Amino acid sequence: MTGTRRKRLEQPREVVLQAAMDAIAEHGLARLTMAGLGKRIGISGGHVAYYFGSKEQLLVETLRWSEQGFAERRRALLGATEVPRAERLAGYIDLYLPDERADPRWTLWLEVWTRSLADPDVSAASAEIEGPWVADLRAMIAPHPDPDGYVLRLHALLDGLATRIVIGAPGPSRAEMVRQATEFAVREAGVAPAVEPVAEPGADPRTNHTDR
Amino acid sequence: MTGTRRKRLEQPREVVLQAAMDAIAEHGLARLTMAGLGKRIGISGGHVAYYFGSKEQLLVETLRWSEQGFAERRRALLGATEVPRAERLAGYIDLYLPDERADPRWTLWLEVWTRSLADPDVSAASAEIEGPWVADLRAMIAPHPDPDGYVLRLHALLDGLATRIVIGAPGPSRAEMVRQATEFAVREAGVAPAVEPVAEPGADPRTNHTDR
DNA sequence: ACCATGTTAGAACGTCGTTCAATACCGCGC
DNA sequence: GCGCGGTATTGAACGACGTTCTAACATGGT
Repeated sequence: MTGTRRKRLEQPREVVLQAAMDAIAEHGLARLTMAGLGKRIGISGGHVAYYFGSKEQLLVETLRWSEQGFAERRRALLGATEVPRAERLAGYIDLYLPDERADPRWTLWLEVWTRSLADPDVSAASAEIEGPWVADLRAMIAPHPDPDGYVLRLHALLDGLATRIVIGAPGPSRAEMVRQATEFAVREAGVAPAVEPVAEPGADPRTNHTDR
Repeated sequence: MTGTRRKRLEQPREVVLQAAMDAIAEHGLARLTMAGLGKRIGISGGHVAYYFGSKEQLLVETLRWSEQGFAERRRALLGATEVPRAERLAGYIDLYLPDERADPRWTLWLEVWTRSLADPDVSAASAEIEGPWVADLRAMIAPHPDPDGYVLRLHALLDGLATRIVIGAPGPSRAEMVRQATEFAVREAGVAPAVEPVAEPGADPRTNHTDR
């Protein structure tokens, strides 16, 4: 096994991933090359390829790593049960959407979507990375008569808004989008005065695969 | 001017565009090369580049051309004033969304979005190609208290659903998505059975910027 | 018939991801 | 301490691709 005899690994994986995020933020994904990324951290381009298998896997791993930080903040929102649900949903949405045009995290999402078309592995990874968002949103709105439909609609809406923000399409400001999305999310979350019967809150059984 | 003395143009532009669509449908955009596309129609790869300026412009033009056919069908929906609005909205949504995973038209949309990040020209073209959809949707729901917000929300929702369909993400079927989106569209369009008073149809003043 | 202009093929070029052979480095057993 | 097996790492080679360039070719007006 590789457990005991762990290679020296002078460059922790995170150094490369952080460098990739920085490079994307500075010059865009289109100008990210293996050689250029290597030069940023003092290793050869060929070694980056050896280290991650392929550029595609590097990008997927960078996105996955980037999402980890968001998972923590999202979980904090989940735990803040004293905050009204509307505010927690607003926080979720604010966390979900890209900060601005060319946001590196969402740049990666677009790239991953595109590559999903040609590579089933990327497609699977994409779904897996999105998983925790789905799980946490479900927990946040539970109990809900149709959690699947709710998540689908809200996430679809958010993906569409995110796309517009990240490519810089003409339209309203990000703040306005957050407002509109939050209104939608709150309305659909518990608009129904039709209360569902005996449903103890916070005890939804769908633990979902929050692996890795 | 180039009006009178029109080069011979043996290969009409449409032949190339159709070939590009076919190639994308068959093998995906990732495997579309200038040389390969040329071979499909019996011209050299170098000439395709000369003819369209760059691969990027070729892709944008292919998307624009592909959208033309949809514009006609959309306009037909607009004119069908005898059909109830709910059905017309359902038709619009059915037209908007990709047919299936790897739908070539939506494959192009994803690619154009991605390239929008690096190239302002593509970004502008993307907005321009979307324009007619916006204009027709506005006309379809007029009069509406907040047409901008309505279009933003519905199109964002549809873009998110479209992304899921085209990349083949796990989730409900396309038909179910159409159902959900239509429900949303109808509800937000004129939830009020409050019929609009004296509003002669098709005379809404917001002509929208259909510049090109 | 001739010439200017646009068209076309095909080769040359530069970039990039990937692969490969060679070398440097480390941990371990002797 | 000292090789030894295996990993890490480099840098070059390779192949694919978009783009560019050059040279030939066709066409339409005069």
